[in-house]
Parts: sequence; C-alpha cells; structure tokens
Amino acid sequence: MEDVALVRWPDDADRLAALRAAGAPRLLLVAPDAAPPAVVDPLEDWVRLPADDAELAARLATLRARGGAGAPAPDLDTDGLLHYRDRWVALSPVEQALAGALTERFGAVVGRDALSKRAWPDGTPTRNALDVHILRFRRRIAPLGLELRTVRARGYLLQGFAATDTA
Amino acid sequence: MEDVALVRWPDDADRLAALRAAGAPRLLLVAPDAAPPAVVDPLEDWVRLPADDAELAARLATLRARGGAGAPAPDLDTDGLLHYRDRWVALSPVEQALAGALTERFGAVVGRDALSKRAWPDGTPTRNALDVHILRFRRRIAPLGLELRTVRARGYLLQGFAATDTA
DNA sequence: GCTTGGGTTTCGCCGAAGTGAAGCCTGGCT
DNA sequence: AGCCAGGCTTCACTTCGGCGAAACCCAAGC
Repeated sequence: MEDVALVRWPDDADRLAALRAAGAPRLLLVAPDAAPPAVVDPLEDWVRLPADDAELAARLATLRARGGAGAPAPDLDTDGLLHYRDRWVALSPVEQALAGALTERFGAVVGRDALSKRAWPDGTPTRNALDVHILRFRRRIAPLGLELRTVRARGYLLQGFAATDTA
Repeated sequence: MEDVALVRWPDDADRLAALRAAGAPRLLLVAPDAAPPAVVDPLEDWVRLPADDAELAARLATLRARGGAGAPAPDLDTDGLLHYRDRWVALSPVEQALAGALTERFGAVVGRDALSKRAWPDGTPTRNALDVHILRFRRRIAPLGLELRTVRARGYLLQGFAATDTA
C-alpha cells in the first residue's frame, strides 16, 4: 500500500513540489519557526514540530484514508472468492454471477433484469428467486464491509459502507 | 460568504453531526485531553487546544478555500440518482423530473408551471399535487446539503445550504 | 438404495415507497 | 377582514422489494 510521504518544510520544498505533481499524499513537518504553508489539496496536511505522537498518527490516518478512498472495487477471483480490503468470502454459483455483474459496475446501478440474465442466462425461475439470492448475497458480503443498496424500480448498487449518507 | 464553523470536541458532538450532514466546512477545537477525532472529509479539520493563532488562521484558510472551491451543480444521472458533493440519493420518477428542471437552472428561479409541465407533460393532476412533491423533494435532498427555496409568486430555486443572502 | 447437506426455488405475506386527493394551517398582502 | 399562494398532514391505493419457511434438486458418502 502506498504510504504518506513526510516532508520537512520549508527544507524539502522541491520534493514537495514533486509529490504535489504526482498527487501523492504527504504530511509536512513544519519547522518550529516557519510559517504554516497554504494548503488546499485534501491530500496534504501539516503539523508543527515538535509534533505530538498522537497528532501525527491521527493526521497520517486521515491522509491515508483520503488517499485510498478511490473506490477500490471488490475482486471476484476464479475460485469464486470475493475479495475486498484484505478479507474474502466464498460465494455460491448464483452469488458469483451476481457478484460478477455488480463488481464490474461497482458503485453504479445494475438492473434486476441484468442480474437475472447473468445468473440464469436461459430464463429466470420466478420473480422471487432473485430476491432470495439478493438477500443472501447481502448477508454474505456484509462482513467484508460491502453493502448492496436498492434503487427502487431501477436495480441494485454495490458499494462500501458509508460511501454516501450518514447514520 | 459562508464561513467555517468552529466546534468544540467532544462537547459539541451533536452539532458536528449536523454540520457533517449538511456538508458544511468545520474546524474542531479538540479539548487538551481528548483524543483527536477520525477525520476523512476534506471539509473537516482540527486543532488541539490551546491553539496557536497562526495555526488556527492557517487551517481556517484551508477550509475556506476547500469549501468555496467552485459551486458545483448537483448532477442527476441516468439511473435517477441525484449526486452532490460525494453524496447521492435515489429519486422517484416525479422527483427526477423536478430535479432535472431545477438542476439545469441551478441557483435560478424555476416557475411552478415549468415544473408542472416537466413532471406531467400532459396535464397536472391537481394544483396541489406539485406542492406535495415539492415538499417531499425538499426532504429528500436535505441530506445532500441542498435546499429548495420559495420565491413567492415566481417559483422555486435550488441551491446549496448557506448560499444565503441575509442572515 | 438411502441419507445428508448445500445450494436453489417456490410460496405467501408483509412492509416500504410512490402517487394523488382533500383538507386545514399560515403568513403576507390588499 | 379577507384573499391567496404555499406548506404540510392525512388517507387511500398501488406497486415493488424483503424475507421466513418449506419444498426441491443433486452430488457425495454410507
């Protein structure tokens, strides 16, 4: 995993420029007597030296979270395992079909019909069959930190927890 | 101009929740003995009390810059989802029609008749129908930090929170 | 052959959401 | 006072999705 770069300010100003250009997350360690830099980029932050350990850790965590927050799609491997953020679960055949369609369009709406067609290429059993598999799929992926949200009359949308609303 | 909210942490936790929901920029003033909060949102930052004036000013400037950064119009996608600042909600068909008209003229007044025509191309049900949908639309978009303001006898105007004129 | 167990499908019912119709409330204006 | 544009609630009705429970199917093992 890409980690946050630590940059002394104003000493390492050139390196900072490079990091900014590369869009890499970075934390400036500001010399005791230097003026705080003008920050706008969410991937940049700063602390004044000497820095408190807890503060340092907290700001690094923030930058890491922002840096990695680029919609990391779950991955369905050839063994029918669905991987997401260091964790995985085994899926049944029908669930694999659903997961395939949903991860390919991670974060976007996939119609019920598209899911049906994917799971049962030659004819859906009944309307409810999909419902039940959706239900179980939801429960199956919850431990991974994934949720399947319903968009009424449109379909379903796979996303990570809290990618949108609040409690 | 919208300004950055100052929130004592952890004392004003409820107010913080409201500000987060509204997508308003805020700076947490963290009590000397409290743990730093877990921040991800670029519109949120924190300083430990007692705070240095220069640090306070610098972080406020950062948040102002991020907060004011462009007034992006909400986006209604083809799935009937209304996106605004990293968040989204699903809209019902009638609401999609209203949202379409209102986002196309984001920040400007749209007449009731224009909205009616958009939602019901061949005839409005009753005069009252629009009122009800306006009401529901308001509640639906509030979590995104959007509000629909009335311009009496003229129509309605969609805007982000706190793009206010008077107090 | 029979059992067992996972996966799958059916059935049936419930709750949630979308939509309008009516009616009442309110605040501003004449 | 009375009018009028809106705001908001309540009710009825419909459609869509959620979900428990039980039946089914089929392959592996006894």
